[in-house]
Amino acid sequence: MKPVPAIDKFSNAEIARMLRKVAAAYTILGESRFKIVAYENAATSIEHSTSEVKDLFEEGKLDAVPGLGPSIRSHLSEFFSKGSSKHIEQVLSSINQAIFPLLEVPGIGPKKAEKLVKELNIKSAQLAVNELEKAAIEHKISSLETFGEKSEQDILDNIERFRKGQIKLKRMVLPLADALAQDIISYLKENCPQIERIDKLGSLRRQLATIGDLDFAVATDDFEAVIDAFVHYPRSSSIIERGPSGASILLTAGRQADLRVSKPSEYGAMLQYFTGSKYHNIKLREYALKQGYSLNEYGLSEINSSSKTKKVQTFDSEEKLYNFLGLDYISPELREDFGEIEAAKSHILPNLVKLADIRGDLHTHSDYDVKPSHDYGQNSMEEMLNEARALGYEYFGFAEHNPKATELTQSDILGILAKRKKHIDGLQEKNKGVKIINLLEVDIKPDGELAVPEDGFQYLDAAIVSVHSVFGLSKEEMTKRVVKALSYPAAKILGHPTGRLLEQREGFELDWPTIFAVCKKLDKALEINAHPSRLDLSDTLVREAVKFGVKLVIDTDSHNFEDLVNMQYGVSVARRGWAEPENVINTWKYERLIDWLKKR
DNA sequence: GCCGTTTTCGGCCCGACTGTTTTCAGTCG
Repeated sequence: MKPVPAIDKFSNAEIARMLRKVAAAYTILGESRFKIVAYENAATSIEHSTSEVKDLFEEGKLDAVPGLGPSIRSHLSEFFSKGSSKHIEQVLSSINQAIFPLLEVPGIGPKKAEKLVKELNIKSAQLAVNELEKAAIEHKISSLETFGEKSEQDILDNIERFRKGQIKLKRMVLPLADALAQDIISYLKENCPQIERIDKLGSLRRQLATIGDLDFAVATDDFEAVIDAFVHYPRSSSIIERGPSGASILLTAGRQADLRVSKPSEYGAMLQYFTGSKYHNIKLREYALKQGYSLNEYGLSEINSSSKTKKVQTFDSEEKLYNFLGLDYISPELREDFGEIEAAKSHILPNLVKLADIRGDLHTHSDYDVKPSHDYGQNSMEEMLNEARALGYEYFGFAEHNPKATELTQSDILGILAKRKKHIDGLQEKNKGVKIINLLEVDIKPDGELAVPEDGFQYLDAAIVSVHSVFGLSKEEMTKRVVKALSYPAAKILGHPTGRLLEQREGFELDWPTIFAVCKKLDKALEINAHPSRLDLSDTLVREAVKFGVKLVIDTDSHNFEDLVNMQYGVSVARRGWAEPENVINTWKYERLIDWLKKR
């Protein structure tokens, strides 16, 4: 059995947790609400940070984290250097410790938690939730002031939800969510001619790597008809709630789907409001306020005019809303409050890469017999090429796994690669339409050596190098390993750079500034692997890479021709990372790309 | 406690929902 990893109290997640506890304690202690918000903002900012804040502290760069001012910075510095902060300890210990676990229960915030702990005399932090449950069952809560029978039952229901939350339904990978959403959209369009427009909302629209619930917006003049059709969606098991302007249903797939309905004339504001992210919206509303407008889901209202003459400015599209505020239109993928509003104001938003810009896929696996170290693809090179042609690609790369080094001699390997090159050359003769690129996905051994002898690279245009084993190395060792692999002249691309599998396995850690610097200096590209379970590099690291000027390549890592369409999800990750076509080498024309790949 | 092309002082997002209340506090997204 695997040992349970110790929680690193210096990790960003734990620091953020601690700051949120401080915010909760301050709420109970009656501190100013702005101070409370400041701690919450600091927590959020740290959760968003692409670097470990502990590392930034050690590099003396803590002031680079937004939301951390002199006060919180000094507490964290003390925490990092001494292992605890006197001030934070003091604040957290000044309230009953049994309050904290209750905050995990939905519907219970700091005020209610404090009251319950006090009135019910809950002492043990470990057993706090159990004691609360017991009190509810014994009807000791409904008699408390400001609580009633309904809230007592709600607490029981929410404790159950909380317990389920501990074995929380995993988030869906993006393509699965997309497929479920597409089915609902098709159904609604088919059954409801009153629909003028329909869009996905929330994280699905922003194309996050994983999705929780499915959200939709509809523009129509007949709310009732649309909502009625929605709640009768055949692949749903129950209606969670139904109101005049929306509804929620539970899908048979176990997921919740929410619908919001709006008049076509107000659709822009509604779409904007529910697309989020929360942080983008907060920033946008602050920005609108400075221009004299309050922004809500219906539009912009002037704040200085008297209530009688108050004019609400409505928008049928998001473009018009953003433009009215003096901003360029901001693509949903960028709406994370990572500087997009400032950029929109200065008209310097990136020209984001699009699926149509992609001229080919470089990392694909066929069933060609290379006696590979890992799995074969399921289709022949010919079948893969046919699909590449159908997708309109200009070029197409094969990158089977390298021949298995442990069972073959070096000359076996060279023989296999020579034969494969001949096969590919022959195939190119027969397939004039699509330019074939001869690559190989080569294992990076634990010591950073490559699993193919150097002589083997004469039979390739270039190599994609990837880590497939020994994931447990420390950050320093793993960084050294990858840097060594990239120092081979033929190693032009680092495949799925962190090795993560969404909802299954965390990626290994690398020292990113070092990796970026090496890629820049040696002119290597980092892969955005579009496989639904990978989406690796992640969006935040793509953004760092783009800032560093590191080249990217978007590949599907397909093992059959059907998976080639996953390219769109890799493009979404690139867009979320602010990548432009120039940053992505497989938007380049063939001649430029092949020159770059062959350059040693 | 943080932050700044309206500010280094005086601001700080918005509304829905819920339950317990006679006008609102707490929680959520």
